[in-house]
Amino acid sequence: MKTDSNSNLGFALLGLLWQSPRSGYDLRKFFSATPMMSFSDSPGAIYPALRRLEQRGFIRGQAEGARRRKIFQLTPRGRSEFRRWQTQPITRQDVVRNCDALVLRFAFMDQSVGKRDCLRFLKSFQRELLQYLPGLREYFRTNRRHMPASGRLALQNGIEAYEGNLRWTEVAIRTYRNQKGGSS
Amino acid sequence: MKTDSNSNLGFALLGLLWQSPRSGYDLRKFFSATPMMSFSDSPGAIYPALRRLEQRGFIRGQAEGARRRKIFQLTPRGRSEFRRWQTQPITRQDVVRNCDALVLRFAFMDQSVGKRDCLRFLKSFQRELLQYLPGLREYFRTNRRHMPASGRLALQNGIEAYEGNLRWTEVAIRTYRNQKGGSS
DNA sequence: TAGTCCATGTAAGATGTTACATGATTCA
DNA sequence: TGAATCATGTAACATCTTACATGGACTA
Repeated sequence: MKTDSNSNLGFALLGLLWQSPRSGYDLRKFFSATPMMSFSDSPGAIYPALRRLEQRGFIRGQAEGARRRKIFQLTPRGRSEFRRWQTQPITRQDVVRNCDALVLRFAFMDQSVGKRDCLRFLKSFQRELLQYLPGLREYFRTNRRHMPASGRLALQNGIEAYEGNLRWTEVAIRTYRNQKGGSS
Repeated sequence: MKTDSNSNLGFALLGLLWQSPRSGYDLRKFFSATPMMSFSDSPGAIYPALRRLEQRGFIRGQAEGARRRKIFQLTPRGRSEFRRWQTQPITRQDVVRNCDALVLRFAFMDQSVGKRDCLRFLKSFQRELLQYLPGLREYFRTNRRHMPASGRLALQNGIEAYEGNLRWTEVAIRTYRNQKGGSS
């Protein structure tokens, strides 16, 4: 157990280091400069996370240049761990409490797994959304009368977010279907 | 400093206890039974959180009935702390990294602040979204060519989520505008 | 040579997770 | 009486936040 002990931040770091080897400082700059991810760029988060990844054998760092800069890159174990995380089955809990993490899992898929696994992921995501949404809508329909305006609107916001994700899976699946080739 | 030391869970508990006094067990059941919030229903999260709220003087609990059940309710300090949290200014950071927390802040507004503050919140949320989105779209436009399909789609997912929130603020603002009365 | 980046780190504290523990009450 | 449910709790562990610390390199 506890094989999945990396945090979202840890996996985001693995994904970025898979793209290209970088230093902790590079990663911090990436988080603060690009609007892509909402992770902290604080040294107190990044550097300890990198050390943990290194201790677990997922990345390896070596000093470089004059400034005591340390460049990290993935090890084979890190790559297989990252793929394991990406391709593990999508649970209802993932959809209910962690949609952002699901999108993060998908964000780096092109570089690590094949078109087949991308599509498998998207369809599984879509399936879970289709199973979860009816219950949500039903709850809304039966309770909206007794809810104050702000509560009702907040619930609506949540439902619309799931519906947005559902439409997104449809577009994404079409994108991959129309793509030629693929594999890995 | 550190006046805002409550977590999202803490504030969610305050909001629910404002609705009606409950026990920790009731709150756990609420989290596991309703699809409204994605908080943990684990005792290891709820009970320590309740004790912290009590220590800080935001809630007060008293034993009830045979089963050693403890019913919590908000103190005046708890109510004012909750309102303070809800009405504090919306920052760009809130929008970038914590949209869920913003919706949570709004979810209980009807019971704690007036229509005026609800509208102020929604317009402020809308303003921040309108300021943030153009940069996101610009980043997407200039970088889409160099991004792998999965990365591009993940970014699109993020942008669409913000657009969904923006549309939601419009609907919500209209809802409150068309409401008669209000205040408190 | 003073200030500003670069680059990494640590320490204290809060919170959350998982797993385990405890005892009362209800019901078959 | 045994099982399920009610109801609360603790302990170990991992992670993140904030704030502070350090020192090299570049540049005005």
